Amino acid sequence: MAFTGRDFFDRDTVTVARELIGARVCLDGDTVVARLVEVEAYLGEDDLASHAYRGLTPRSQIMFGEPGHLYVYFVYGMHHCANLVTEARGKAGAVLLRAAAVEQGADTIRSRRAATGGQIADDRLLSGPGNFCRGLGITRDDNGLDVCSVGARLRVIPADDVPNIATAPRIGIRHNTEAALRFCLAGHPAISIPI
DNA sequence: CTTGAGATGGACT
DNA sequence: GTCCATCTCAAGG
Repeated sequence: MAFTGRDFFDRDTVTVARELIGARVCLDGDTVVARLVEVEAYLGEDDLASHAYRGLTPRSQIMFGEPGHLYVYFVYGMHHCANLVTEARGKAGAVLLRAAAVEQGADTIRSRRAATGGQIADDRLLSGPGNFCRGLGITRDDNGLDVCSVGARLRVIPADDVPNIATAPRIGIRHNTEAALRFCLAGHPAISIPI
């Protein structure tokens, strides 16, 4: 399917999540390019694990807002997590970006992760939602960023192939742990925790 | 290989 | 106060 800008995100959250596998995240021109290999869908109603489950709050309001914006939050006192808002205005939904495979800019990413010593394989530079944000320099300052606006520092380009997608329950949550809302590029080494 | 605990801050009850 | 969509490292099997 052709990329039609915001329309891509203005759809069912699970559909968007699946189609984001294999999509490319481009930063600062194409200085850094990474291919998404692991995402999770977070819904609104009936999804106890979603920040939107308890309704509209100062933090969750962005999940109810316009699709195609970044939702970045801070967890565990030290990590950021990045989501892409889905569904039309008024309906909550977002896709957590959990892991990506670096295609360009590995050195840039490595330098952002310099604080954490030790050699990390290129494969694992953006593995896990916290590492994904750290490696790409995404912080709460990016919360609300419109990835559909021309010239946004972060853009998303849909996959140019049809990847083999593996489905599994989500990770690191305490509620609604059964739902199969985690989607991965099957067998990819960048996946944070193997299925 | 697996398990557990610490770091650390903000949202929410 | 309590909970948390995490990561890393160290200890144990």
